[in-house]
Amino acid sequence: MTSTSSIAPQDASAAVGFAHHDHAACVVDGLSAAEERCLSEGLRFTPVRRKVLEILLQEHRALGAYIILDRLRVEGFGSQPPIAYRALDFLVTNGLAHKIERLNAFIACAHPHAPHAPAFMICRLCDAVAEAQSVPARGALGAAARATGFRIERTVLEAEGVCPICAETAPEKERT
Amino acid sequence: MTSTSSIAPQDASAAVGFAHHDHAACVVDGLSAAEERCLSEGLRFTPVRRKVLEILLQEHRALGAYIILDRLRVEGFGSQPPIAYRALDFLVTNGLAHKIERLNAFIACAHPHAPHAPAFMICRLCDAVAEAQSVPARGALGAAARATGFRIERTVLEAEGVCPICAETAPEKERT
DNA sequence: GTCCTCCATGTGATTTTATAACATTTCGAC
DNA sequence: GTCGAAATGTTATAAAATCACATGGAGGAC
Repeated sequence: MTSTSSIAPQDASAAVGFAHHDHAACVVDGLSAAEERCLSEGLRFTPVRRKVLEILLQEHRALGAYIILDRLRVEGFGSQPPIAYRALDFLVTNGLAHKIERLNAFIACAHPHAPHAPAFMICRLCDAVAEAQSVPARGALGAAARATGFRIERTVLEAEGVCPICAETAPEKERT
Repeated sequence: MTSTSSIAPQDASAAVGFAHHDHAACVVDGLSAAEERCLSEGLRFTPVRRKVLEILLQEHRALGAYIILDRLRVEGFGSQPPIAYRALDFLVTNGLAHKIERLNAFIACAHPHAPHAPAFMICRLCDAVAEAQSVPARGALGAAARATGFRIERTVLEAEGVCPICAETAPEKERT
């Protein structure tokens, strides 16, 4: 199954949102994209790294390193923190996963085919996280950098709030 | 000394940048702005809270909670983590300080007079942090939120890179 | 004033997140 | 096959954050 044969009518070019979709395809596509990337760049996509990415791909939420570690143990991998952190380092460094700083947690990249500056929307009610794209040179940070002479190398853009599904299900849950 | 009597030729309306400035005024102005705010909103600006804000105001860098805790101890305040975290919670909740998620550290607010959505530039060489303003509805996150129906309540905007001073002093230090 | 309540602080313990240091194994180049 | 580099396994520890409960102090009701 390739990314173009997906049955669900989703638009891959839009921000991956909170809508329902063919989730099995996420995992399969994510893993095969990662495989391609590693092959073409001479990176070693080892079993732990693959398993960690698979664990992340299984949900559109950010997972803490210790949750991942638990799942690795169940699957027969090593169970000490560095096991998880090293695999996560690899994935993040190579753009196959991202760290959500606000949550101290990690999520699989939703656009693994090219380098990009991600932006995230985090639902505080259901913990879903959606990834969008940003252009660092634009927006408030770009303007501030230009005004001050700051050279941007990396950006963290994260919005916390309520996703459309939760907004409908529980419209009364105001911000505390 | 008020913010309008500052001797240094800085423009308070611009993003507070990396340039030299009348730093003593930062501390004094920051503390008196906080005092005003607390008075007008019926908040208790207690000695620990005041001291923590003062510690933060003394530098244009983000300080970890445990650094702050060390300094509190030296000044005769309690030395257990909750002391620092509670004061920081108060300051952050009331917009007098911000958390830099990327660094798990805290910085005094540079624009304490009104509620706002801050954006930060973090120099990876000298650790200086400058605060700018953003308009959450604009930019990549605003667009993504509009496209998906996400309701933004809070944003984290942080850019990592090299500040203008370090760029001049050490232009060779490329990103690793 | 006295009492009372609320909020803030003090303190000890614990949980969660992340890294250091070093031994061992695996992989790929040659 | 040997070598060197990279990845993994393991032990220990550091750093960041919170929990739970006791104590204290400011302000309001009366």
